[in-house]
Amino acid sequence: MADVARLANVSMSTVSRALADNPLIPKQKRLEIQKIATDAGYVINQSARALRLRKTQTVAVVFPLGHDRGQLISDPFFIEMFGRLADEITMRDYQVLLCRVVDTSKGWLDKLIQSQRQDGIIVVGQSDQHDVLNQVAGYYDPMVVWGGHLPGQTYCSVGTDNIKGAQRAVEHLLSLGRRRIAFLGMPDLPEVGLRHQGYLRALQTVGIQPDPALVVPAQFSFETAFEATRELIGRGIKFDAVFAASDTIAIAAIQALTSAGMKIPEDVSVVGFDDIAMAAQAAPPLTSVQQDLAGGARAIVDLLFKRIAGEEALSATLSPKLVVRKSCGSPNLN
Amino acid sequence: MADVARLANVSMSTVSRALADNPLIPKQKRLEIQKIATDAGYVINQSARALRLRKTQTVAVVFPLGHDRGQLISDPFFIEMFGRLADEITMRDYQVLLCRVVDTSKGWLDKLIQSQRQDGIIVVGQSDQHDVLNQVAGYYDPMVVWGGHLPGQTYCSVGTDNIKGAQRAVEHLLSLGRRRIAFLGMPDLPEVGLRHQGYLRALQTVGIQPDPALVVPAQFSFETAFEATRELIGRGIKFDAVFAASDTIAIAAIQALTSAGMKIPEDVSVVGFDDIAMAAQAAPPLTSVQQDLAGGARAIVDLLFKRIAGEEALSATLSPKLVVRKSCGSPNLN
DNA sequence: ACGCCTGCAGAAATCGGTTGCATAAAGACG
DNA sequence: CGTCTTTATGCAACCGATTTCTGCAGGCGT
Repeated sequence: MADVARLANVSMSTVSRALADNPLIPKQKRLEIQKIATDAGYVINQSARALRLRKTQTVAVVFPLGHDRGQLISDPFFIEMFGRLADEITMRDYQVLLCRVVDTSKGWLDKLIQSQRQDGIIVVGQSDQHDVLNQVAGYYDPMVVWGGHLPGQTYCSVGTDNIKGAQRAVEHLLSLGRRRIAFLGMPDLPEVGLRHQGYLRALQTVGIQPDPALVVPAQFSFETAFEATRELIGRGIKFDAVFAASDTIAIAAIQALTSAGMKIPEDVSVVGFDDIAMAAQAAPPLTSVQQDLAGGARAIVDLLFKRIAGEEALSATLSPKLVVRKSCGSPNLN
Repeated sequence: MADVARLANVSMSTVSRALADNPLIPKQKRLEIQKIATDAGYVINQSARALRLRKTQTVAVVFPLGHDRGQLISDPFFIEMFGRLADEITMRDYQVLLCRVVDTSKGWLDKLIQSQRQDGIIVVGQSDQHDVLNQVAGYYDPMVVWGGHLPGQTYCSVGTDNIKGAQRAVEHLLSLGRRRIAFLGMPDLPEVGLRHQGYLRALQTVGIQPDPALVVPAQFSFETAFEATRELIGRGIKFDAVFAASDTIAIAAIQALTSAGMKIPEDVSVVGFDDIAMAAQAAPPLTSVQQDLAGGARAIVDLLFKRIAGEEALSATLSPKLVVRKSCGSPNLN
């Protein structure tokens, strides 16, 4: 910047103000200095700027991987969410910092906050960190979480109404005449837990007693879900439908069922959750609970920027939509 | 840091040295100060550190979107690549900064470099920016590009041998008796151009005269590829196979062909490129040229860190592998 | 006993911007 | 022509770490 100042025959203060479009500098001179800076190939050093302003123009997107280690963003749903968040953030001239948190030992979130690398934090998925989030929300405002809305939650979150979505999915299966509906997913995780509640609620409305043997604790990754389904089949328990906590699990289940000789949707109907791009491509195409990702990402970023600006911003809930495809049908009665 | 210094009854210099595990401070005192800092919840301010050290501990991953605007990382291939890069980078205790470059006007890369937000740059896909990359490589070392190796290239790149991969794919189609093979993709883009060359080479080896009418300039997005295929069908030109420049294009083509009443693989055999996760799920499962993403990402990051350290690091080329699935077969001769 | 060396710790400069405050120049007005 | 604004610009402090340089002890050799 000193070079630019010399070239323009002014002080650094003036250059700084000119580049910031500060009206203290007459418009004529402002443009002049800006041109000189551009021609000299000068760009403001972001570290210095960040240090002085205590603003980094950066949003950190965090994926807590407390459960389900091994791979980074393993689920296509999270990846798509990340893409859309990045879109919304860059559109507002902020940078996106990706944080993969594998070590969720005590204080991981505090460390991130204290590093002051970002002006705000987006946490994608609660994983098993609900308590940590709740605690941090007490003193750190610019944070928004994608995930389910839990009782007693103090942090700001955006998410689909998981209970309602799951309920609709299971009601659809019930309306097709399915009665023995398996649930694939880990009810320990907040979002999955809510989906499980919706599942139970749907069964309740038609007076079916839920069978705990039909709840299979499947992880989010393809391989583990595949194995879990095989294990369910191996147990010899009868079931005529599967409601999976995610599309990845549903697709793994379809493969496991098909390879065991079952026909979909005749023998077993399958419904997933998320409606990822792959759902429409699966064989057969997967019925799924669609989450409004574009709207969700926009809402998250909107709320976060409000919070960065110091305004109030309350949690938001999105409405799910059931997309019916060929993976469900009435039982084959022949 | 001043607070920690006060708590420990030493100067800031000492605290700084202690936290950096500098042997100038006796080990006993070092541990003591580290404990005090941890207990106080103190974390080094990264902006200040970056400013002083002129090192940000950050790698920028750039997706030039000169072509194919609209969406962020639209292709699942790029997304998966990003995930793996992020994995490799965070494993080395660096941060990942995502840069989506929409405005590829003059100097975009220079601006990024000058902002000094990162210690190194990974460019994913050459897009139409080959010349810019070549020029920048002249004065900026810590940059590695994912993409094809082009003649006269001065920048460091890692990529699959596109020509060989395409050649193998097309030879496979030829061995099944296919003769009128359409090419779907924009040969203007460097990587696609190389795949097109492999296509031509394969045809040449069996003495087939390539028909320019069979080359359809399809973009990478699903929708445009779908339309391009419909247009090809509409033109009424006969073809018995499709080689697509990416799996996204191939899957779009399969849908367009199926909806036009053609049977796959009997009427038309289809081969894609990339072998994304969705390829195995498509109906029918897609034959595709697999790129070694995990190895590629590791190679890119290895080379980049060598270059950041000031060492020499030359381009690398990976071997493609053809994964045969049900989307290709011999023509139905009944 | 004196000087020299070693080990440890602090003062101060530095990284590259931003901005409050001071000041000078220019214009307005009686 | 003198005073009072208004406008334009620069000085210098500051953001929070790192590191060079300097200095103080205390141990050791002669």
